[in-house]
Amino acid sequence: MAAPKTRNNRQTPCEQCPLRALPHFREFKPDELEFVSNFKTGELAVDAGTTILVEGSNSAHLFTVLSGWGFRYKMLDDGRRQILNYMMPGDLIGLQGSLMGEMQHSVEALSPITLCVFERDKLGVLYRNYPDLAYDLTWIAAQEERILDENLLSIGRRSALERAAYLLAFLYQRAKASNLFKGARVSIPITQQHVADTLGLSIVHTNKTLKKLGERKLIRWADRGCDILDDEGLMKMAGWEGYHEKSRPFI
Amino acid sequence: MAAPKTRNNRQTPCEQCPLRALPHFREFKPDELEFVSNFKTGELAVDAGTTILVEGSNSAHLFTVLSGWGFRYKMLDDGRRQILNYMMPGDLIGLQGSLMGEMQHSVEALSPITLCVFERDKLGVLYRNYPDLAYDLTWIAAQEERILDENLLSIGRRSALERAAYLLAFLYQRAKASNLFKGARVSIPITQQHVADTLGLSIVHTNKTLKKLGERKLIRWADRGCDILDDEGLMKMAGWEGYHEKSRPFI
DNA sequence: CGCTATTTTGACCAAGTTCAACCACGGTGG
DNA sequence: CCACCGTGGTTGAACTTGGTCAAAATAGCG
Repeated sequence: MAAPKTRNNRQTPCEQCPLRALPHFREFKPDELEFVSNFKTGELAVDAGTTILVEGSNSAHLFTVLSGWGFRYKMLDDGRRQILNYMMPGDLIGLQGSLMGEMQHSVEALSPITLCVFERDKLGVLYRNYPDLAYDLTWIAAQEERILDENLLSIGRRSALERAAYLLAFLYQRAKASNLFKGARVSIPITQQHVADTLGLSIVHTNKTLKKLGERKLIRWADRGCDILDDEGLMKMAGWEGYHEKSRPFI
Repeated sequence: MAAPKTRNNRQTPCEQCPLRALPHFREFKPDELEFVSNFKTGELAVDAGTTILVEGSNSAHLFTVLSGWGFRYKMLDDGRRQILNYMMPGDLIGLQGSLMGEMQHSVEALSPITLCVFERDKLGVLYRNYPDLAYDLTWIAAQEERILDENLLSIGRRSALERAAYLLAFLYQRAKASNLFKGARVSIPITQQHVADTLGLSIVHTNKTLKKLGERKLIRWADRGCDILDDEGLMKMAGWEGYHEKSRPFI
């Protein structure tokens, strides 16, 4: 019997959150942990390709990624798509919608993904009683802004080859920090169409660009995914300093 | 005798803040106003072209624009520049740096600009005692994120003509909301080099693109600036819905 | 095995870049 | 008053990057 596509019942208690154990994420104080545990109303597990949030909708929930990959994107009327960023474990989804009503971007699952679902109505309580968590929320929003800044620089001013190198090095480093590469296999689960829509290029040109990176032994394109062979090399090609982050907050 | 280039003494008390009077910005509660008034340590007035914050520096202050225009940008090692966003009255500058230490972008004055200077060390007090202001800070960060999302879509997926139309319509609408067009004159104080660095285009192609917009009677390029003749037309050309915002917070 | 999604390749085309002038305008100094 | 200079804007020609079209190769998957 097949598993249902989505489940909504509570599964991982925050007290045993596997992300909290990672060195990359900051610790909670006991009272914060208790609040967050209460803030969380359940989990949502969806398959790859499922749309989690839709641009223009108002019923925004607030989520944190517990496991898996997703991406944020916007579309123009004629179907042109721009991927804005990728979501990995520990990332918050739907803050914009929770604060300001209508979503102005969509979110889709890139792999099977599990999300912690939070009750947006309790955000007020959070701001009133947990200033450190409130600070963390602002921090998270500002961090996302930084990532977008770098993306904008990339798309606006880097060549196709530099852009691709930057994107892959960036995803690699972020995924590594979120402990997404448990085994020896270091693979990013995206198609070349995703890469194209992230970089603002056509698929054909993206393919040719990735091939060049492959010829230089920086990456290997696997089926529906990309193995990073030399992230130092990618960073050098992109002229990118890398992504330094000691410990970051999450909710 | 010429006025000094920068002054640091307190001039406009928050109680008489001209921005608070605008319908576009939200009201403060009395205790918030008192706190903010105390949070503000002075004003900084600089000439056009002055660099206000530098990428890589750590001495980040926190500012709000009181009057004038500025812009945020990043540069690559070889001098390629990408403008990320423009700052106008009511906009917060330096939040990223205040929360996370090192600035990862620079800010420059586009016109003579006056800034309210805040004491970044008091941010903790703000979060502990003024949850509504803390919420506003997150809101502001999330709003900036939205703007960057739309920018990314623009640069990644719109044609040069669409991009230019979007940028100018966007700046026009934001500036109008911040009451920057007091007189009859509706002019955005940027050079074509700024437009090029915002859109990710060369200056030559930018010039030709703007000329097309001029031929269609959507804009008129004045000396060191741009007059918007038909913002509806620009929005239509960009396929952009516009920028709906009732009332926004500011600090 | 047949189906669909994805990747790959080649030929041709178009948008945008680079190079190289040239113009307009507002100082500034002689 | 005028020559000179610097900034910003304008223009055309040659060139390059990346886009479009079309078709084939490849890889899961039921």
